[in-house]
Amino acid sequence: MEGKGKKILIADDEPDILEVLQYNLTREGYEVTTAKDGDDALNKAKITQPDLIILDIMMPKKSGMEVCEILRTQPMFHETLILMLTALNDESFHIKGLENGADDYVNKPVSPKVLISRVGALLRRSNKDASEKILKRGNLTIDPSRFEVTVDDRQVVLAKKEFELLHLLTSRPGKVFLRNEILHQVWGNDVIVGDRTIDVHIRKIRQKLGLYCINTVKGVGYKFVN
Amino acid sequence: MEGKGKKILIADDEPDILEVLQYNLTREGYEVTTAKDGDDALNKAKITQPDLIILDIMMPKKSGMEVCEILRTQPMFHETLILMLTALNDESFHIKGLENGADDYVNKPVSPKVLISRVGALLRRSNKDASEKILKRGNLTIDPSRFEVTVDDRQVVLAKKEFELLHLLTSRPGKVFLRNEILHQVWGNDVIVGDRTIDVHIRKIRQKLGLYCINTVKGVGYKFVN
DNA sequence: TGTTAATATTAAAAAATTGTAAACTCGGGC
DNA sequence: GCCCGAGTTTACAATTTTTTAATATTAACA
Repeated sequence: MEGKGKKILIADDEPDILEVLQYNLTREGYEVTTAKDGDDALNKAKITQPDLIILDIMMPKKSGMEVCEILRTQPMFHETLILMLTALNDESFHIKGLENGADDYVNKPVSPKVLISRVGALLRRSNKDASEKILKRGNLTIDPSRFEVTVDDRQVVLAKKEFELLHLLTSRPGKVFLRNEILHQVWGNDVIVGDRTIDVHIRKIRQKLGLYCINTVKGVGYKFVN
Repeated sequence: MEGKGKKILIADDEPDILEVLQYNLTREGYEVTTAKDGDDALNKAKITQPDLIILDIMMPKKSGMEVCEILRTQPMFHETLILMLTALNDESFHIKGLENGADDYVNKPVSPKVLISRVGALLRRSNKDASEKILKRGNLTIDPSRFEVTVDDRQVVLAKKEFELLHLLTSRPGKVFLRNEILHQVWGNDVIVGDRTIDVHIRKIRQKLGLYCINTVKGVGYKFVN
């Protein structure tokens, strides 16, 4: 089962929807709690400390939007994922929701399949620990979840190995990564490749980025500088 | 060189294998001792105090398994890494080897590259030692993880040997390091270089730092002062 | 003060390491 | 099959580091 152990809180004022979603998410292995309005949601959130909260925008007591805003002011919920549910086609709502700190939104009527897929995606994205976080180093941006690198808003396409190598180096700017260390982290423990392989990849990264951000430390390794 | 200073004991009853592995590991910078059977291995282990022991499972006198068990009963070898070598595909042997306290195993026929990679991995894992700590001595700062030296906020670029030599001297200010000691620690035990080599490096360090922080003790060696 | 052994300095040779271009491998898509 | 691209290897040039060798200087001591 997929969602093993992850806790989800669903807040919606329509019992039918609540039931359907709870049923489906539970079946996926998530631990599901429900709330019937905004205040209830805030309460249950504090008590159960969910990994992800699904909020209907239209709710009594407090709207999903308000709940979202309140949650985001509390450090306790800084990392908590929030998914907005809305019956409105109104784009401005979506945008406002995202601005308020929601991580995703899904339109009503909700298809359980779509919801499960989005929930899975969100959890997965936040789950791959720090390695999925977007890195910004000066004019360089690295987005591991999207596999994208930008230099001064210019997007650069890197091959997989190149990307992983750059990602490794940027993960600890200034630290010298020994060639062996690099082989380990990027190529894996028992993969055997020649020594020049690293150089060639470094070269391609330097070339593609058009940026001198990787220093050679002769006889030792490479380090990212800014 | 990578495996600087680390001691490895290889025990195998096949001279050919012994020779190949010794050659390759030595070339990586390890200090290698060999043993031709189980008893020999136990003896040499006590004498040389290796950081890692490579044991063939099938050996005369005592099997690798037995050697492993005996070693593990002695506190002296509690931290010593043990890598098992086996011609058997028998999974149960692997498992038993690991249960007995081996840290890893490699199947025969052994590829030197694979072995080197595994050995490196094992040593690295156990290695997170103090050598990564930033040293500050007055207006001098040495950061081994970044391979950087600064004097009064001015960054000085040292080559590898220069850096290692400075790092060694700085690690114990005031202590006089004999020329032999220096050769051992920085160049490795069996590297043969002339005596003037040290002088030349010392000179370069003094020159680059622009700081008189290394004292000559005539007829003895050098020491770091502040 | 002169002698001597040890170290400092310097330049040049040797070795090691990396940069680079080009070729090769291998799997997937057409 | 053929082509393409990622990944790797190869071979060699370019560069830097390390070592050597030759000479100068220094410190210790008779």
